[in-house]
Amino acid sequence: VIECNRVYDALLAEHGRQQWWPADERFEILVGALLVQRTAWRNVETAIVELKRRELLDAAILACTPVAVIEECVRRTGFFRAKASRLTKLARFVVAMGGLAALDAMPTATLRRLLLDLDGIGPETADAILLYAFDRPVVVVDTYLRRLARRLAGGDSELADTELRAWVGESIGETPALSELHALVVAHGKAFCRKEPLCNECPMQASCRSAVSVSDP
DNA sequence: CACCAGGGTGGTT
DNA sequence: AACCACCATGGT
Repeated sequence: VIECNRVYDALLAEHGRQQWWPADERFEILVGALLVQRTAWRNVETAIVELKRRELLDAAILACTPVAVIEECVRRTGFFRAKASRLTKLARFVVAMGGLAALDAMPTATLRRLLLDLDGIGPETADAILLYAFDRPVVVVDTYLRRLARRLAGGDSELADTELRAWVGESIGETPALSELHALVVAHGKAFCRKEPLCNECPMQASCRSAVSVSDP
């Protein structure tokens, strides 16, 4: 099958550098990762702005902020009751662990397990946090990557997450490239491949098919 | 009006 | 393990 490195180059050529994650501070990345779940990023931005305006975007402060106040800030991100509650738990976790600097010293696997134990943080959010807030070389597997890989494979069979991680990790191992790749995959998915089952308007389609047919006659 | 957005959780088969 | 309803608001 086609190498992920090729796909990365094609995506970069098509969409340009994305330079994720958009944030001023590291804790803002954790908050944004929670809030963006099943939500358009522009709605998250307004919530972040509101949290900043009220000077709440800090783990120690957010941990002591009444949940009702947090709900007001994040209402426009949807699922606001669950997300506000989860932000409180997240902030208290960071404080209890001794801050982000203390978490930096932990191995990736250990930190990932701790993140997954938190309410509202599943595999994708945990990996995005590891990649963008902790600079760990992690492959973020999302629905866009699954669709892209499935189409590149030319089939309808779904690849397992472990297969996807291997496919990406074998050709892309550095944090900066993995960061850019995830952002590019999302940008590409939003631009062309939103609907199943085709992406007829996708500029990559021709190169994808030729690359697949060449390596897999 | 229907459908989707940078998912995760809990319950049911 | 696979599947499902649910969470809730804002934009197209």
